[in-house]
Amino acid sequence: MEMPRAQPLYRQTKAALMRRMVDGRWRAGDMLPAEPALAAEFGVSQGTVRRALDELAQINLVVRRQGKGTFVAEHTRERALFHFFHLVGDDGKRALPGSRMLSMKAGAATREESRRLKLAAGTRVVRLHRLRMLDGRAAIVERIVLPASLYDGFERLDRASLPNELYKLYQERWGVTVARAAEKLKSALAGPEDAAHLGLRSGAPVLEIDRIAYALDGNPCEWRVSRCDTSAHHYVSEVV
Amino acid sequence: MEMPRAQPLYRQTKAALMRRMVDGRWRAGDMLPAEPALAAEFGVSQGTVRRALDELAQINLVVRRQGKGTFVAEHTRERALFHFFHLVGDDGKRALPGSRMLSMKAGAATREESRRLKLAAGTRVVRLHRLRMLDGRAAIVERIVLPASLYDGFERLDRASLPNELYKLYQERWGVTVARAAEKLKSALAGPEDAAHLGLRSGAPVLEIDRIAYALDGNPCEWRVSRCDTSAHHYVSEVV
DNA sequence: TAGTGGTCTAGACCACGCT
DNA sequence: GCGTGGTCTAGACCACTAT
Repeated sequence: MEMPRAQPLYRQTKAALMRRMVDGRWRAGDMLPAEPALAAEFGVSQGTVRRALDELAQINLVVRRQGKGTFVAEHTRERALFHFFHLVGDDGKRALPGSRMLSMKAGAATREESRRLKLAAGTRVVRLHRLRMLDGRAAIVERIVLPASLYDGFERLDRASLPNELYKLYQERWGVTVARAAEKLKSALAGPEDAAHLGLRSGAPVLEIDRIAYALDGNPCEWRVSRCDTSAHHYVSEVV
Repeated sequence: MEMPRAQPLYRQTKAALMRRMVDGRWRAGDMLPAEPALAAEFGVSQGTVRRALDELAQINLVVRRQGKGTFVAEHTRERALFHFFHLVGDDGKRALPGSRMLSMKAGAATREESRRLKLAAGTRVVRLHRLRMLDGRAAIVERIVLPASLYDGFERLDRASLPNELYKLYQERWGVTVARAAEKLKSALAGPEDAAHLGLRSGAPVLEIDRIAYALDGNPCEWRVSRCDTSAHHYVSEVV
């Protein structure tokens, strides 16, 4: 007599595998044990392990390479660019963004910040303000808010040496992997400050992208608001 | 001695199944033969058919219902709303759009229209201009361009009786199923005409969504440019 | 009760990457 | 040559839907 199964075996296996990535037992870039080994360990067939791994590959948490093995996904430049960066030049060429950090400060979360990041009121956060370039011209002003508890010592980093791809930094330095993100887009008018940074006149149209990034464990790990000059670029979205 | 296989069996099967939907042998809403029957017909195992059907389900071309069967996907109100309509109220509630058709005219495609819809220059197109309401207020001005050859007799339809969900109409009346779409978003300023329709002042920010919709056969079947008032709504995008 | 898709297994063989 | 993932098969059993 067994209890009715809440989840099929391959989903339980998938969850078990994911847990090992969340708790840091397997880190980004690591190779997983081969399928027969995992099957033996979990007491399921290789087919069941395959299905679990296939679903993990589908959401980009692992990468499968025939002949080599299955690896925990890393935030590479390519992934940041093709997966999490949706601005494309109007000529269809992907613009490679560059960055210039304008400021970095820590402080207590505002009500809005704690709401968006699901933090207790007043929790410490780090705020970044940076300018991003596309094809050498200022095109995006970004305000980024991070829960300080997740990124210990962030505030003491050298502001000028912060890399362009922050997600890679989060992952390498604090083991925080951005697994997915939810974006909200609006059209807005450039304020005087944005206009100055972007070389626009005040009142020019900008695309505002408000993004919450979620870590492997499902909790928010970054709030980012980007205001973009879309006069020579556009945001792409594929609908299936 | 066999030629090296270009595509695995399950992909060939998937393509064969898709062909039957493209050529109208199976129409939207039809139930497909059961898996063992398809397996016998194609001379493959049931597992291979399953894999082909699973991939078709993943891109929303078929719907699988346990105990009932596998069906060719239909454009329902829900699908239009949750899949192809990305504007959401700032309170998080999905706004149900209403529509008012402003004009419908046919004519020869401009250079730009034929480029976007991959038509020979001067091909006949139908142009629609409509206003969409969210929560009872005008919020979107849409310009839609259709290749007239795909939608025979469209121009003779009664403009006022056109339904809100055009994709369902395309599918039911002409067998044209919108399988996927590519959207480009920009921020723009409302011109005098848009402003009048949307009840905004000229120069207010609007979100411009430029969408090419593709039919099952992979060819463009609609070009739509929507200019949206995003003061109380936003466009949502999920990144995985 | 019959028919459908959903899960799970076991095993054969292929394709790829390395050494 | 060996170990990896990728494909394909055959068959058992479960869960859901209809009649």
